[in-house]
Amino acid sequence: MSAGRRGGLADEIVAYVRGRILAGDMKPGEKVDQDAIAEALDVSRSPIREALVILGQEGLLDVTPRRGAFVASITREDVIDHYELFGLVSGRVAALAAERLSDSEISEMRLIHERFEAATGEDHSKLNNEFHRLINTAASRRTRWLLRHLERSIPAGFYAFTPGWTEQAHTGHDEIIEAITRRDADGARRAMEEHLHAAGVAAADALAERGFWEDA
Amino acid sequence: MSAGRRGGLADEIVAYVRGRILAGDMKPGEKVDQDAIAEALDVSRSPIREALVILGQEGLLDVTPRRGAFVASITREDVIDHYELFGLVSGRVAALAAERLSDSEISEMRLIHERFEAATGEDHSKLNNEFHRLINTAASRRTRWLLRHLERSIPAGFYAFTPGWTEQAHTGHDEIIEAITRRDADGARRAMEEHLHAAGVAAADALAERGFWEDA
DNA sequence: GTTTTGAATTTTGTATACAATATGTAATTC
DNA sequence: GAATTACATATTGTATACAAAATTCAAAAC
Repeated sequence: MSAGRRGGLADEIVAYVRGRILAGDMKPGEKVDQDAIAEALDVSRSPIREALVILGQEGLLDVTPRRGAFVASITREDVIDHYELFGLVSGRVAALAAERLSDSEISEMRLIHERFEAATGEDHSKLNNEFHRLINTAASRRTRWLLRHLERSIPAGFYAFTPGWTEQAHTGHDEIIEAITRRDADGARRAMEEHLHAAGVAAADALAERGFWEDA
Repeated sequence: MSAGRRGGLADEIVAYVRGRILAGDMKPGEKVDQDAIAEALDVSRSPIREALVILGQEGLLDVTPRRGAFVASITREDVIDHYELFGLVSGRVAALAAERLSDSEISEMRLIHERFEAATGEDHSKLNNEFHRLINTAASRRTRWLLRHLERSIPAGFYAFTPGWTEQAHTGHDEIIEAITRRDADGARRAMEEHLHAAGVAAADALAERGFWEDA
């Protein structure tokens, strides 16, 4: 982590540890050694402890006073449930979007959607974010806050947009757009819930592929 | 904070700062001075910084690197929305409870409910917790995790059970129990959503009464 | 052979120290 | 008099130091 950087070191450590966990590099139940991270990143334990607190709040670590931090034992069911909850909130937003989004905003959605279809590799994740962010315009401040948190806990952009999932995502987005264009609030809700359920399955599969649930 | 205590100091500081904010003692936008807290509680800045990170994650503080932590500008609308979201998740759990809770668990709910009616003062908050905790038995692990977080962000037990609100809460609980007894999933969902909407209004009023939104 | 006990070691939690940035203030310029 | 710059002060972020608890491991007891 060298020198030169001041401020927000904890965020980088969060990203590092989260990455290692989601890559299946650190197994559920495994202890997170503060000194090991300190040595690996060449930082002191002060920002590390702040990072562990954040990851604890996110649910990726179990932090027990005096015992330390351990990689949380997240099951496949947890991941599926998490996306289900994500879908519950996003679905409500989609319903609002069907009622409140202006026609020009819907056109913009369509444009992003078409670019998503044509895109390749890395861009899918970015365009996916843009798509959902536009819908979330219809949500209240607090709702966007909650969505941000749910997104971080089990990062959505973390699983690759594999060929199979990209296609499925495109279909899901299509149904959402159609419902919103129809001004069909309930249809938009259902479409979003189904889309995120599928995303949950995809995320769980991606984690399984990385050996996330394999024993050490 | 004296001596003798080791471990988990940050949690106490979280409670202290949260209390001061929700008591209207620290106004939205106001800067949180680390040294001031350190002096007030006679602790070093290490656990304080961890506490501020937690409160930042909860949304009660805006934490900007190198600038410090500021009391978040939470509006009345934010509080209402927050409870609406709480209701969205709790409503889904109530629907599950109507389908999955055993008859003996429902009887237990009734018992708690009756004790709530007879109770006085402090006990209301405790029995209210027991009531909701029992319903949440029907929820998945991840759902309970999310509810815990939503509960902490704007602590439910923090506003007093004033005479007026106690009565309203009792009516709400009554409707929830009736629907669950009827095994009416959708009715339970609606009853829970309405109950938590009312709770949101009560919470916002309680905060207003404490001068939470008054300018410094 | 298994269990228990008791130091030696490791690791955590908190305090303190120091460096870098941000903030406030007064002098200077227009 | 208002705006701007330069300097002094305050506050944050990170590193280091030290004390308390937990873990480890080996010797002793059963």
